[in-house]
Amino acid sequence: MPLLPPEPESADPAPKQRVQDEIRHDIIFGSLRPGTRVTEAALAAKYGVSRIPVREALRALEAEGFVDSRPYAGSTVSEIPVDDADDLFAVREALEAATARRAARRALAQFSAGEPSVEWWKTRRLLADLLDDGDQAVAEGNLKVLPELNIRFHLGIADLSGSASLTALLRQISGKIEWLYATDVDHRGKQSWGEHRLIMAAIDAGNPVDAERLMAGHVHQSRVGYLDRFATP
Amino acid sequence: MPLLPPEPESADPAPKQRVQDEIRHDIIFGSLRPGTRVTEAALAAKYGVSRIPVREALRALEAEGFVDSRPYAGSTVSEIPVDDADDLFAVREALEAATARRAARRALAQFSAGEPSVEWWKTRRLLADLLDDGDQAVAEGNLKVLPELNIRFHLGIADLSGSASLTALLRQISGKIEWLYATDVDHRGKQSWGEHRLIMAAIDAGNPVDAERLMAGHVHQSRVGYLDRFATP
DNA sequence: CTGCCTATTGTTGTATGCAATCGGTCGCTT
DNA sequence: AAGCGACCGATTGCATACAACAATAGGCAG
Repeated sequence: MPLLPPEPESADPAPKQRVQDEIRHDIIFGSLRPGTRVTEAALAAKYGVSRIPVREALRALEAEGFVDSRPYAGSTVSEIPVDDADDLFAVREALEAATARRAARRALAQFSAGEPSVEWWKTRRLLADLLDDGDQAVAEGNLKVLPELNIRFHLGIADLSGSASLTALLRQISGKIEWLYATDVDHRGKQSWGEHRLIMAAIDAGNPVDAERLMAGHVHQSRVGYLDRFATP
Repeated sequence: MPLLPPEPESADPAPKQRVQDEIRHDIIFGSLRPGTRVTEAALAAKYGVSRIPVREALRALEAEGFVDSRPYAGSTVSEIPVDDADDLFAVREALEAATARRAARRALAQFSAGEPSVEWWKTRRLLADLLDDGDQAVAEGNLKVLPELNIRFHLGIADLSGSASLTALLRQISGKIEWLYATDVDHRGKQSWGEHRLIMAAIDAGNPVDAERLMAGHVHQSRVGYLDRFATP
């Protein structure tokens, strides 16, 4: 039996979104290699929709940096940004330090102003579930789901920061990071995941200084681990 | 004679691109205020094209963070990310430090490997023209063109870095920064522009350390200047 | 044989038409 | 009168059809 129900997705999520996610998944996990030419008609036939949703999906993926397009000349799958890894991690470090700090500041503000908003609680609840799911996965040795959970955790923190700009930037960088990690199933999974609860605690405590410091260290370790593994020696 | 040929743009640049640039300009420079509802039909009529180019333009602007859209519910102009200014500058600092460092490294590599590529020379030439244009504008006291020249200079450095990922990220952040500066015509124009030649010289000399340091300081000063002017006292 | 010019083909860009969905409003029930 | 549910206009999402452009293959001159 296929042991991969990572996308139960009850309702069918709008053709365009579905196509976009499918293509991105195929790019990240190898089915569509860098340099391959992708035509709207072929993808439309493959996914059983018209060219318009495919077209919009390709444009979105172009904005995310997964495909390159030229007017009237078609699109090709981008190269994996392996040479940019170190710099991407550096930017990510500054970016996530900012989101963690802001999230903690916002938590403090919300609690000191009476009751947090319903939106805050929703995201916070989602993060709690994520932490539990990750712990369970670690306990069961099911490390291959951690990258996905990891990205969702960090994006959740960005949501708590309340900054749409920073969240959008993180989403863009996360895509690249996931792409870089696609060939490396577990990197330093177990140890890295454990640090998440510390960050969450600092945010809940409304402690911007600790939140920023812990997040920066967390991302920095991720960077060092990646470079140790993949950097040209 | 009109002394402003910054956009000679001989050929008409594809309806979709034109519409996208027009809408973005209207958002940044006030004609479209945050929160206003924008419908595809209205914009299509305004620009004399079909809904499709307008639609794609809106999607691109959504990816750039200028409009928010929800399925079947339409789009609205985003809020100016004034609360995110400090964090955006912080990320930009890390980002541009990386591009400057890489550009210098790449310059060194290109020169030590014989002759730089034609592509490199093209961008380098464009930057030289930009520096001259900026100097002339400063000399004439025509400070209102500096923000535009400034962004193009920094994006040019990103091009020299040879990293599509970093360039895309900078493009996204630059849009927000330009938006933040839209109400402030000259900020610290003259002084800031003078620093560009120092950065360029460090890159030409193939000195990554100086390039990174100068660029980081340059962006940092820009950040401080903005916060001094606009931050809530 | 080589280089350039042209015709053709495949692909994207845009226009129009229809179906699906959202927001608000009116009417009904309690 | 207040709450609630169904209808209706407005708007987006998608499909089909046509036009514009780039890339490539073939012919012709040199």
